Amino acid sequence: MDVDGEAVRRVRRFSRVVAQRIGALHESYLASERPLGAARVLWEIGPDGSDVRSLRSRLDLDSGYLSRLLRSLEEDGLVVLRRSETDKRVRTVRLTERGTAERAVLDHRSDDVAADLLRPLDPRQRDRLVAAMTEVEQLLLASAVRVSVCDPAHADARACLAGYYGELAERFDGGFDPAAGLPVHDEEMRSPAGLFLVATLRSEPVGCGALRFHDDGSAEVKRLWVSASARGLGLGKRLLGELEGRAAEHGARVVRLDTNRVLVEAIGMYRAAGYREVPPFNDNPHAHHWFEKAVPAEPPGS
Amino acid sequence: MDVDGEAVRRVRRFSRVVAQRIGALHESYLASERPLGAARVLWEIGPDGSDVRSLRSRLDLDSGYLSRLLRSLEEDGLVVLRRSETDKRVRTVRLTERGTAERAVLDHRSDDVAADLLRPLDPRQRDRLVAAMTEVEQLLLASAVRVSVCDPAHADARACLAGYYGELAERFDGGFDPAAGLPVHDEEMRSPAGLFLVATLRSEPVGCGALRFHDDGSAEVKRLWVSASARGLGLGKRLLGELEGRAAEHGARVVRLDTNRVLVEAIGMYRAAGYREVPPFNDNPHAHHWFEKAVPAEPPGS
DNA sequence: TCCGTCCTCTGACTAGAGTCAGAGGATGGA
DNA sequence: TCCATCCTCTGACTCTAGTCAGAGGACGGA
Repeated sequence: MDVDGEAVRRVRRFSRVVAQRIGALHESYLASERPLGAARVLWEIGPDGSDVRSLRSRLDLDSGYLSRLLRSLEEDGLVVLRRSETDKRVRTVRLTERGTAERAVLDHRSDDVAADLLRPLDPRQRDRLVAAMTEVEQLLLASAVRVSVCDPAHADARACLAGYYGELAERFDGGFDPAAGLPVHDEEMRSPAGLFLVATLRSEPVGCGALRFHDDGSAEVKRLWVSASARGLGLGKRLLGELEGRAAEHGARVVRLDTNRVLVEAIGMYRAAGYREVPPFNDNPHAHHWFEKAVPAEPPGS
Repeated sequence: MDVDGEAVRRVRRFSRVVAQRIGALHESYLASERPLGAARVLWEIGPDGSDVRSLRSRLDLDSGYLSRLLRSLEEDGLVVLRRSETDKRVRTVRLTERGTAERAVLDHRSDDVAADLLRPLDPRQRDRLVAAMTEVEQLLLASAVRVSVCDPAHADARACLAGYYGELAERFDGGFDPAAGLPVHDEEMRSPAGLFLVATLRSEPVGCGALRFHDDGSAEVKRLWVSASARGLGLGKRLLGELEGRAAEHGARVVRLDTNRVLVEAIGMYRAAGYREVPPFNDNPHAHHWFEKAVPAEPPGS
């Protein structure tokens, strides 16, 4: 059994208790005279409007159903629907003044329910509750991240690479020129030369990592990156671990990587993960440190 | 504002994230081919059966609705309905073999969902998550406790008093005789002579505390008790605080109480709450310690 | 024994949530 | 320019969840 039974029992207890207390909060708009579906849509539109397509994917609703919900909101004068300027197939929706007001009421009601949750507790208990909630939230987010192989040309991969380059450009002394250093072509990050992993959180790309297989039985980690929005979830470590696992599965005995001295957190993570510093194994002008780690010949079970 | 806005925001963030991840768990029986309502009933019946009346109150369902749900389960051969032996108005419901099997499937599915939540995390993260969940669960339970004035003759009060006596009988050296010591009659624990508070958790009584007002401007705390099922929620402290508040509202300047030496946790709580030990102010044969605390003349806002 | 109360069941509803198929306009690549 | 695809809307449904009023048997205290 890969997951401890006692932990599972605790999770279920937690969910039972929390569902009762939090359910009320999450559906506090049920108290509005509007049906839940419509209230959720009203909420999700947000203060700056939204286009119907993204609304549909965020709420995961049937297009016909959403269409009807929006029309009922429109008939009540809470929203305005308009064709998108850029793509006339798409409709955009925006809150009217009345819609904004009603959304504020929902907001306020949720605040009240949340405050009711805290009120019976003394100040120390409140602090403990908020701290524990933050911890649970972080870890549940971490567990919601999915890591999977992705083609480096895929939109998610592109978004991650753009984030990676952008961050290096910002942090490196004297900027970063992807063309200069040691460019890595897509071909090198897909089978059979290598692979590319993307981490997604609710289908948003939030991190990546690539592997290049070399003929000498080593695999090289490249493009390891975690978006600012997903920091603190242990995602870097997880991606690194997954890459090592894939390297081992592919028969590599050692994993190597190089890094720039300004990336101190990354360097700390490599050391913590068991990497030891080695002499330069390439002449990457952006690199100041080179690391390697032996990986077990047996691939770890998935 | 009595509750910190930042804390409210955190609670709402938490609930949003948790609702998404936990909702799936709580409604993992939705995946069964049975409608949610029926699945919940099937679950709630439990392995030892149940009578319909208590089922109805636990699930808070309309009697007609529940009746129909049960009949549909009966038609599918999952449960057997029978008249109660003791009261022929009441019906009891019991799982058949097939019902037990289907319930086990639901159970297993919930386990799986919970395990899926933990699986992406490394062992340290799992431990942290379980610990934080336990903390959140405890504190949410604590905040779900309601404290209210109750007549000492009410069934909830009686249940608490029975628990109180039972515990003293068990813990005191040489047992406890409620008639011996200093008996407190109902009359003394209701207005105008005093008052009785009951703490309930989901309408189950889980603690109590009484106050007797004396002519010398003091109020005496009696019958302070917390059920074993609600220990660790800070309920004793909360009840004591409520009693002090009521005493102050009633014009008392000082709160007194006596206690037995075996009740070490209670003694610790009194000290932590600002009580100081004083010479005996009565001749309760069960008492070894006497405490008092000045309460502010201004009643604290509710 | 009588009567108010309790527990359950039945019939008759309503409303909300969501599904499905298809129409029709808009877009964009071949 | 044509055609597959995309986005949205409409009509016609289904299924659940839940409510309400009232019937009828059972109980329990006066």
